[in-house]
Amino acid sequence: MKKLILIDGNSLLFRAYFAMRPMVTSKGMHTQGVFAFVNMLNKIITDYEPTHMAVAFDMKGGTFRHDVYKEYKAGRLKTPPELLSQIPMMHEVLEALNIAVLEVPQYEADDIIGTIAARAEADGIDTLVISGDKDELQLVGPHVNVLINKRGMSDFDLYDIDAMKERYGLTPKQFIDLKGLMGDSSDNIPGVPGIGEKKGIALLEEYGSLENLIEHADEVKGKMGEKLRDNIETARMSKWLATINTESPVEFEWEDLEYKYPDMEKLLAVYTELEFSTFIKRLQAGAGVQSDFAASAGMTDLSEGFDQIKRVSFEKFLSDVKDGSEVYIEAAADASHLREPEIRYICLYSDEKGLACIKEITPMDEALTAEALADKAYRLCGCGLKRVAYSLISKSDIDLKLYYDLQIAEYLIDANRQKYPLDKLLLRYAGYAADAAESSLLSDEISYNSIGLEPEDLLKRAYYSAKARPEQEKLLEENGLKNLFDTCEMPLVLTLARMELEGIKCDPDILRETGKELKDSISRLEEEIYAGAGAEFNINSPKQLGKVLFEKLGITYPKSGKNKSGSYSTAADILDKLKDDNKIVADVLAYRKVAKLNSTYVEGLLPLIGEDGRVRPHFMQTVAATGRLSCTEPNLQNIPIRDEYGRLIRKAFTAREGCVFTGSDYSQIELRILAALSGDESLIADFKAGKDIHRATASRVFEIPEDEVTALDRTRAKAVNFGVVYGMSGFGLGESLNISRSEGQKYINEYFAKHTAVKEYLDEQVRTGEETREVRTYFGRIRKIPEFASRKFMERELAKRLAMNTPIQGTAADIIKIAMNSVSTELRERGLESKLILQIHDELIVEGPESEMAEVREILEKCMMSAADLAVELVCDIHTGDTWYELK
DNA sequence: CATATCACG
DNA sequence: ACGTACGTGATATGC
Repeated sequence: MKKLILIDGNSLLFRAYFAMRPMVTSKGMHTQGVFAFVNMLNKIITDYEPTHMAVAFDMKGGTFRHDVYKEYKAGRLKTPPELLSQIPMMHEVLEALNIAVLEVPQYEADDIIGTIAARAEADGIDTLVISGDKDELQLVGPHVNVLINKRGMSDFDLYDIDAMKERYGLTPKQFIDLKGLMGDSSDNIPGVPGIGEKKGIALLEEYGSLENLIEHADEVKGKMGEKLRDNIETARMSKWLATINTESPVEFEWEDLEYKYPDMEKLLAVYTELEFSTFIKRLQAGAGVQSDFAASAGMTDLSEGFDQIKRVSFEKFLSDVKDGSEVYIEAAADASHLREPEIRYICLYSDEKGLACIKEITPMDEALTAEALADKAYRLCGCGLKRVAYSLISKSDIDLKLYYDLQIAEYLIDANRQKYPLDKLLLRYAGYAADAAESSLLSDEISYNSIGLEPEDLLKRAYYSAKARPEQEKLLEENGLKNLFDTCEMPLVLTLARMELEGIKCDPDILRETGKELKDSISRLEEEIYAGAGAEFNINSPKQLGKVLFEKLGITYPKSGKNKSGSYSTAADILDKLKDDNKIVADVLAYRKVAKLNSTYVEGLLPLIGEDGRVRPHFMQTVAATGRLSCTEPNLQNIPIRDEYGRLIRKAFTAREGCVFTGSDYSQIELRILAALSGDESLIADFKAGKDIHRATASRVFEIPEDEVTALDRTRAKAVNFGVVYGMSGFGLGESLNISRSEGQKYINEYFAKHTAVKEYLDEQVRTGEETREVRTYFGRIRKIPEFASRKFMERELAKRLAMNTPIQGTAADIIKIAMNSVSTELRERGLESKLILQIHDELIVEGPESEMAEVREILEKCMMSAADLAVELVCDIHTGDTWYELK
């Protein structure tokens, strides 16, 4: 018994594409449409177990319908290039799957499917037509069912004759008449004006068919009757256009459409190119031994090379692998001691020599091991080297050459990713598909306690990393990222490891003292709020708080409607406007402040203080899409400063005995970068003259002498300056200044009128963004902006703002990274005890002996100012103090 | 596990 | 005709 599936390739691929978030391969191919299509295909095949199958595609160029009606499908939005490029990929996949692909010049996929379906109906073959649009419903018959994708990947409606009757009250044939009457805007089929689905169905129920209706057109009353009589020819043509041609010139025999097993070799090759690791794994699970697969796919059998690695002792490795060689390094540390990591094993692998060693590390020889490694000056390669480096430098004060980190490289290639697991990189660049168990050992940072970890697995990571590296490095070079990688990001890995190891002292007693006061405040405010509300409730719950404020107390909610999730927003900027309505509002705001300070900066910080009284944050190098660092556990980049009260937290961060902190922050670095990159003469002149940039901007934009600029003028100009950097909108500026949208827009217009170079520069960024879907910083760092391809207005607007902001924020990030490296090495080379300990985006903090203070200030200033040579000078403000609080 | 809020640049 | 300024991380609540 034959069972046939016919798929409208174009329409299903279209649906599949929009059903998923974007997926992009390392080579920049967009693949989510193909991915989702294959997903649907797999499900359909398991569910329906077809014996025969075909996928039909539209061909380029016009169709026979265009010959009659030129406007057919005119005015359609053009298919995004990201989707268009997936059609040939889809063909390849289908070919590998051994599924028949049908195309006929001048005919649409519909017609091909209709023709085959008609033959199947005649031959009594059970057939399922699958499509993304409803046109195909006219093909429903006793043996032919139609499955329509509604939305997403799994939401389908199945139509047979009964379902058609139930849903539309029409037969499949009448469905064509309906289209003739109501038209189809997406295909630009006109139909009869004023007749939509409802009226159309009613007319067909009465008259049966379009032809019969036309014959009795006189009987139809009212406006509708008039319209109908005026458009008889249009209706006839519309019906013709909507009719699927069931006699298209498709040549096929049933045996051509037989569904056979996939061509595994081809399929694996295609999936590898598309980086469909999940499908590859599924294939392997179904087909057993992986090496058979790799071999049959003509891929290099990497496992064989792995088996041939010569294992030697650590000593032998050191003597056979000469100084300065590239060595891949992996280490397993004891997870229970993350902050004082005890390395249990290290593994070294030289790809050049085919040599490896796995060394167990004992407290007796850990320092010697680290020193031996440093002495050989190996160029260390690996994935996530910061952690290994941290372990090694914690054992002995050594220098290391961190040469190639696959994770860092991948971040430069695409900074948008959330994670950079090694298993994915190996698949991408070495075609190595790990099975599930292996993947978990390859993906995350492994620790000695990882379940099932064998020291041997370290070698696996090292070996496959070596195999993946050349392809990845090629990509770095092709994208012009190699210099940034070599001179900025790789040196930074060691700089960050040193900073983390140093950490910063945090006095728990001071923190607890502050905590006590905060808790007093909290209980006082709690009582006030409960009294004001006339009941106790959880102030920390926005839901409960919203109810109390806006329902129980009847405070008028300023915004029309509610926020996204349908509840009142109780965010500070909203409550701020309601301060005068009820005393409770101010109390709530005050409560929020102190509760935040206590929970995040007292209670949250205390457990992170180590036995030596220091906190050691992790500086994350592959998180922020702009190139900035981020900081966790604890995040020392958001310790309060803006409010004096919160700022007191900084008193808990104290310098060592006899030491001081020296902090240096770039003055207006983003605006300086904007001035330099845009070449705006007035901004450049302001900075050259050492002016207060917000005051100068106010004076120019509002056309008032500088000494007459009021505080309010300056505040407004400052907001505008911020806005420029963020890619502002009239609304956004209005919101931040509490003025109307149109007034905000006025400021923006006036700003750009006076700073045409800035306007041109920003427009240029948006243009390149739209064209290339990426922007670059001054140092060539790339941020891809896939949002430009979105069909959602809001996301495309976001894309523009990202294109304007990223080169500025990112260049600032590049600059301070360069400065960090030179500060760190210079302090070290001069043999100073002072160490770089923190970076807060535009600010560096060094801790060191008071006696070194003057030299440290010099170094900071010199390194930070000379990090980039721009049309505008980089200026720093430097402060010294015994606690972080005093750095002002 | 997602959302809302708020701390920083 | 859309909803709205860029980049982060930590905490608490509530499904």
